[in-house]
Amino acid sequence: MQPDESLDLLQRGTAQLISERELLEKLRRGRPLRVKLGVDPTSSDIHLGHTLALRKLRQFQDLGHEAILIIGDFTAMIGDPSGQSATRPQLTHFEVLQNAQTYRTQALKILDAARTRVVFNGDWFSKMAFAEIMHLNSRVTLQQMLQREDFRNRIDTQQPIRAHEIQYPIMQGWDSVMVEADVELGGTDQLFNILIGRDLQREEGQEQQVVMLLPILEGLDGTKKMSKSLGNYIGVNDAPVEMLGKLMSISDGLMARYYPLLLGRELDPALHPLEAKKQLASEIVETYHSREAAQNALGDWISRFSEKRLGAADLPSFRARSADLISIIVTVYAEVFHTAKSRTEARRLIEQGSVQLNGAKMRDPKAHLDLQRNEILRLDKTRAVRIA
RNA sequence: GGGUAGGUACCGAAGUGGCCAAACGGGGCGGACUGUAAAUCCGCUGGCUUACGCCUUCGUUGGUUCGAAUCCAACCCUGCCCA
Repeated sequence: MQPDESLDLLQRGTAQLISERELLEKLRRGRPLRVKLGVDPTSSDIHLGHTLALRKLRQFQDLGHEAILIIGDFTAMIGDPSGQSATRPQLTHFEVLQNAQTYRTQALKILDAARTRVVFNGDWFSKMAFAEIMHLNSRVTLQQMLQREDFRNRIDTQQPIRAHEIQYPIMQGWDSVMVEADVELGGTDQLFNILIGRDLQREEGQEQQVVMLLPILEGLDGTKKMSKSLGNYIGVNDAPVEMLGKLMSISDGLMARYYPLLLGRELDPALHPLEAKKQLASEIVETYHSREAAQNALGDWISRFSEKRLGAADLPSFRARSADLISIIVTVYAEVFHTAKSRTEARRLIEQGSVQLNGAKMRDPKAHLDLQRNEILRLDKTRAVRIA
């Protein structure tokens, strides 16, 4: 492929590129580029938000370039302040390494393992002498750091900014120096951090990396960025039914956003929104599972939510027993759905008409149940079990 | 180090001796409607209880009081100003 064709392709779906000219120059040399993506294994799940950068990285690989996946085992202990309104909790090295392991496996679902170099930044940071750290720090000014919007906000709202947090961009930048990155990928909130990398590279006499920023994907709520800590995410490891269910529940506005970002094409406005959503959801499930899994999940969803035939859906099973309704509900939540519910909460669900046995609302919190095989107990909108 | 303002439930924010499990807003959950969309309406939102009620909670620990989120003391934490 010609360099300008590559450029064209690579630019697709990016939010910002610094700069087009530099990237084209690098591509023209014909040598495989080292494309860096840093991930902080602060949580072990990769979600759809992460996939934007990972898929872009994959695109580079498919064009013959080298992917360098930096596992920020060291930086994760600090916590990236980017876009944060509060200091992140610091993780222990052990937790980070555990997360890194699963993270890597999931990332390789998207990346081409043969062309991926995985490195841990603890390899260099854990050995760094204090004098070197000081030297690095001398290259960045406090004013630069404090100009960032996230820090500025925290100053304005009188939230604390801890000294270690301002180290983060410097460290991320140093990663670029260590791997001699040609390109660094990241979300638009990474602009500052990645630019520091350029500064440090220049000072080390290296060619500066190209900054390629991808849009930030909104989470299920439609406004905040997708993240595990906000609980508004779709994990690439989510089970097909769960993944599809989450996607089917997003708002139309969000769907219009997901189309270009996750499928790489615009939403067809002529299509009924529900149909469009089914397409979106099943295509994504297909990507991370299989065509068959996607079809099954969709079929299941239709009988369950469109046709409201719980009996036809594939429900988890629960051993038959007889007990009072409240206890049964609490038990099912705990054993089947691993969710803690208090008796008071269970009572509320009953009183509010959420609990149904074989389609009939159970409104009496004092009821005693004799569950029979094949009966269907619905707890709430999304959870129901079949009695076995 | 000095001065000063604060620390209330998931978040924001009232409350400054009893009527406070704690106003209000947001968020969340449930119901109706629907396309598990949006908008709208209704209900719920510490725990145990059919209920009367009881228990735990307002930074921490002690104290005053018949009674404290509210008063006192010490301590911890944060912002701002000064050095």
